[in-house]
Formats: sequence, structure tokens, C-alpha cells
Amino acid sequence: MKNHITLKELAKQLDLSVSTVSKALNDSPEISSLTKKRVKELADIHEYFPNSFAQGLKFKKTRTLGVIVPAILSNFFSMVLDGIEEKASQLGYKVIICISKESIQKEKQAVEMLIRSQVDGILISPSKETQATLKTDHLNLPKKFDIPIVMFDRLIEGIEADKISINDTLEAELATMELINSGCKQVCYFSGISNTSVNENRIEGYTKVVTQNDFEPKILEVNCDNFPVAELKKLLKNKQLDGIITSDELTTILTARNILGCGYTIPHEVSLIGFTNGKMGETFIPSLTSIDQKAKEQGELAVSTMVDRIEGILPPEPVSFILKAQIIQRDSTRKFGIKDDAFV
Amino acid sequence: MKNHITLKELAKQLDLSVSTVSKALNDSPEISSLTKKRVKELADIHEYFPNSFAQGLKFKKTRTLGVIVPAILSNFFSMVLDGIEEKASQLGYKVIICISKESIQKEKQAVEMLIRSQVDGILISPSKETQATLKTDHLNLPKKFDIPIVMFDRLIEGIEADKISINDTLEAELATMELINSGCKQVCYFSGISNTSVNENRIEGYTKVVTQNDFEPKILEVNCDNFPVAELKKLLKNKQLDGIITSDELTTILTARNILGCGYTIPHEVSLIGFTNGKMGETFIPSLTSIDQKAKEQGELAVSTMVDRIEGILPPEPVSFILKAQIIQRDSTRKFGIKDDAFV
DNA sequence: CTGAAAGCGCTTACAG
DNA sequence: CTGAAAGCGCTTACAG
Repeated sequence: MKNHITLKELAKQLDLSVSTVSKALNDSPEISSLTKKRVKELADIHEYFPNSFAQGLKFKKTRTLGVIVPAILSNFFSMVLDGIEEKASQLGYKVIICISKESIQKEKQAVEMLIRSQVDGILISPSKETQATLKTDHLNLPKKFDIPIVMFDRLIEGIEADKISINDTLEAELATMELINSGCKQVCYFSGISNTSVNENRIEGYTKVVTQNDFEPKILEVNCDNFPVAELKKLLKNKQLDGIITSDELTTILTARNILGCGYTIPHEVSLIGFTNGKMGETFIPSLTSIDQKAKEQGELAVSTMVDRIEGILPPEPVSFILKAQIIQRDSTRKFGIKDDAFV
Repeated sequence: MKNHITLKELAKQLDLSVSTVSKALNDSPEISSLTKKRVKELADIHEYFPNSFAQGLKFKKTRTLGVIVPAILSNFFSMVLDGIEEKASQLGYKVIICISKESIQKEKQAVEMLIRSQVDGILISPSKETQATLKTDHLNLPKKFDIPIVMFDRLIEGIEADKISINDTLEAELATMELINSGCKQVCYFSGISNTSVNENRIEGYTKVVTQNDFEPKILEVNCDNFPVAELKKLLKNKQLDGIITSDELTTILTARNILGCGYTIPHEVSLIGFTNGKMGETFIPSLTSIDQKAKEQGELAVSTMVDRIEGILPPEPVSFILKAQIIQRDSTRKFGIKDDAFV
């Protein structure tokens, strides 16, 4: 930063005033084209960049967005970040990324840090802890500084923020129906992401459809560090399980592994649809039918919504966008029309 | 940002001067403790944060690091980023993340943007295009502005930068030996990341060991969007392949899938060791023996090295750190001591 | 068409 | 112990 040439220095070398140099560089119509040319040439030679602090002090805009995600070692959030980065750089915004590690404490620190850095807006998917405790004071802070928030994927009611998500309830309904239509009698929901709005919505959708079909809803909590094999085995043995909706990529893969490990076949004995469509499910054998949550699109839309908000294009009331997810048919489900043995 | 209270405003309300308020907030010994108390209380009430632009203008330090990675949808780089973010936030640094998408053009834009944002340092793993063309002018730019660079994983000679990596040549040698020791006669290298220093080093190590063992080195270029199944099948059929080193996670998984798809068994007919240890390989059936490249550690070390550099702790000459990778034994390789049928 | 001046919000040597 | 002043690098209304 030492050698950063300044307007002052440029002005001195050109024997002009700082104001003139500034205007020339900004292509002000006030300045003669000859002067502009001289100024720009020298600026090029010295690789002049305007000092962004000075500009920030003036304009009170940083063209920087803060992003807070619960994790980065997650295909879903990686894809969201990919979308965010791509759209932001396309629109000329920088992105500061913070990872809350599902901790409300780290999330709060991140919010404060981003405010102090004067980001123009904050994009956030809240931590599990925040969603579980509903302690959201720190999420109301940015508003006090006039910094808008866009929440994505995991949403919290009562926070003034624009919201981007899919309809998790509906998508869980559709996935459950899909399994039932393909002949499943005992569809369970395997949850590896407790304490998230997303999970609760999916359970709601799942439960609704299962109940309508006179089945008993059955939810298994999965700790990915210690998969509940015994429970799975019991369900399989007692014939209480022939279809599964899983909540996230890792849970999906581990579930599939363990089903095969217990000696059952997929999709014949057990069918499986997993939330989040990623490489892991795609490359598993058999490849897994997955729900594409439009991660990248959520990221892109979060950014463009934020930029619209910053630029005052949006109405004052928060807006919500709900993207349509999509079931990607692969080999962990039986195809429609091909009936289960029981129906033959 | 509108409601951001300033020192001036605070001073007015307290009937003090701006200087006194500033000093009080910074705990200067010049200020009486009573005054400090009054000032701090009011600052708390108004949730005062110092304006980081103004501070930046003064101190010429932003406590912000720029990071440029080729991709984020990669387990390896996600883990590096995880390490970077964790260490940086621990040391009180913010992180601006840019993704080059393996394009020299995007990489150059990112460098310029980061310079303009006056980051205190830049951490970079260069794009394939940069490594292939060796056009590195844009990587010499930061030095002109006294912004230090730390390169990680993929390195380029001749750039003044601190460097963090593993010894890819050595690790490829060890992996190749491991396969040979377990009885493989025809070890191939499958490359999905051409045009990277990392890849070339691995090929070098692989070639050395294979040649020493009087085998013919054989390298297959893998395009992950269009896996060369025909070539694989031919190699398998002609018995030219019973062991594989793969260059990256996706190539590894696709290779394993296709071997099984061709009707061969892993590890009995073909053994496999893959670079990059991630969830995909761990959860594959069979689980895949992988080389843990210490991704997170590379990220953490890149940050702490950068901070040492910024704080002037390091000697003026660039330093290099080489981390030791580790082979994680899983089920895609035969165990030592269990000889191949041929040896019984 | 060019320039002097004020101001963005902060810090810090210097006075008192 | 407190405050006036200068300065960080930029922009922009205002004068000339």
C-alpha cells in the first residue's frame, strides 16, 4: 500500500490541482479532453487506483456484501456461495464470507464485524442454534444501521428481511407422494438437520401426506457422526420401512450405505429420495434420486434481490421469493407405472 | 449506515471535544477514568462502532485478507477455505473470497479488485489457465503496492510469495509404491486436473517409481464431463491395469464407478488410491483409500504465515512450508502382507 | 475549463 | 486532563 500513488502526487507531477485530476479521472464534462488525456496517461503509468477508504468515506457505499453461512463443507452451501460469488462479481460487488459453524455466538460476531466493515447488505442463512433458540437480537442490529438483510434457505419469521427459499413443505409432500405412488407402504423421514426451519417444514409436508394415506408417520433422528444402525436394522427387519425421505446430503449417503450394509436392496426393498442434489448422490451406486433445491439459483437471487434493495428498486416491505425445487429421478426409486410385486 | 453515530455527535452530546472522545474510547492513559466512563456509556447506548473507512484512511491497514481460489465446488478447496476462515476470524481478520473458475481473466480482475480494496494480503491458488500459460503479470501487481502474497497448493516459480503446499512428487511416489507393494503390476495415473503444477509433480513422482520397477508409465487424461469409458475398458480387458492413482476427488469417484460398471472388482482386480480425502471417497462402496492433502491445515497455515508476514515477523525472503500428506487406508487397496494370488 | 475549500470520520502530535 | 489542528485521499458545490 506504501507505493499507492495519490491524486495529490499526480496533481503535483502534472502541475494541476487535485480537483481537476479527480474530475479528469471521473470523466467529468467540465474538463478539457486534452487535460483528461494527460491525466489518464500518467495515471496509467503509475497504475493509479482510487483509495477505496477515501471513496467509502465520501460515498458511504462499499459495494461489499457480507455473507453468513452455517457451514462451507456442505455441498448445498458451497453451491449457494458459488451462485452468490458469481452474481456479485457480475454486478460489481465484493463478498465477505463468514461461517457461523451453526453457532449463535459466531454468527453474532460475524454480524457485528460486517456492520463495522460497513457492508452494503448482509445475506444470511441462520445457524441451527439461532433457529432453535430464536434468540435473534443480533439479526435486528443491521437494520439499526440501515443495512438490509436477505435471508435464504433457512428463514426466521419476524425478522425484517427479504427472503429466498424453496417451499420445503410442498417439496416434502411431493417426494412422499412419489414414494407412495411407486408402491411404498412405510415411508419414513430421516432427519440429520434438526433445529432448522427447513427440517420442520419438511416434516410437516411429509406427515401430512403420510397421514392422508393412513400410514403412521415415523421420523428417525440421524447423527451423522454416529449413524443409528441398530434402529435402521430394526425398522427393516420388522418391515416398518420401505421408503425414506432424507433431509440432507450426508444423511442420504449414510442411509443408503447402511441399507446396503444391512443386506437390503435399493430401490427394490427400500426406495430413497434425498434432499439436496449433489455429486455424492449422483455418483453413488445406485445413483440416488434427489431433490434439487436450486442452491445456486438461491444464491444468485439472494444477491440480485439485495442489490435491488440497496438501489431502492424494491418496495419498502420485505419481499419473499420461493423457488420451485425439482426431483431428479435416478436409481434409488422405482419408476412410475412399474408396480411393486405386491400389486402384481 | 445512515444512523451510524459518529465521534462528533458523541462529543456534542457529552460536551467534550472529538479528540477526547476518541482517546477515551481507545483507553488512552491521558484521559480521566470518569470521562472514560461517561464516554463509553454513551457509546454503548448508541451502539457506536468506529467507521472502518476513516480508520483505514488513517492506519492503512484493513485487517482484511483477499483469497482467490480456482473453485469452490471442490471438497479440497472448500476445506482450505474452511481453514482460512477459521484461522482468520480467530486472528481478527476478515476474508474476501474470489473464485477464478480456472480463468486467468477472472483471476486478474480479482487481484485488481483486492488491491483496490486495500486488503492487507492476498492468498491465492492460481487457476489452471495461469499455470498453463505462465502469464503471471497480474500476480506481480500486488507487490508493487506492497501487498504480500501467499500461494497455496498450486505453486508458480518466480513469483515473490510465501508458499504452502504438500510434496506432491513424494506423495505420488509413496502412493505408487504402496500399490506396487500390495501386488499391483500395472499402475496407471488418471489425471483430471491437467495444467496444474500439482498434477505435474504427481506425474513425476509416479513415473519415477513405476520406471524404477520396470513398468511402463501410463497416464490417462480424464474429462469428468465425459469419462473415457472406452479407454478404461480397453486397459482392463488387455490386463494393462490393476492399480490406479487418481488426481482428484471427482476423477477418483468416477473411475471407481466405471471400474465397477465394467464388471471388475475393487480392490481385488483393480486397486485404487485417490488424491484428496473427502466424504465422497469415504462413503463410496467400497470406501476409497485416499491421500489426505491436509487441506484445512494448508488454509490455516496460509493465514498464519500471511499474518506473520504482515506483522513483519518473517524474514524478507519468501518462506516455503511443506506439509506432510497422509494415506488414509480404506477398502480400495489390498492390505500389506496379504499377497496377490499371483504370489501365493 | 481550472482551482480553492469544505467535508466524509477518525487519530495523534502538540499546546495549554 | 482536555482540546484545536492537521492529515489520511477522495469528491463536489462553488468561484473565478
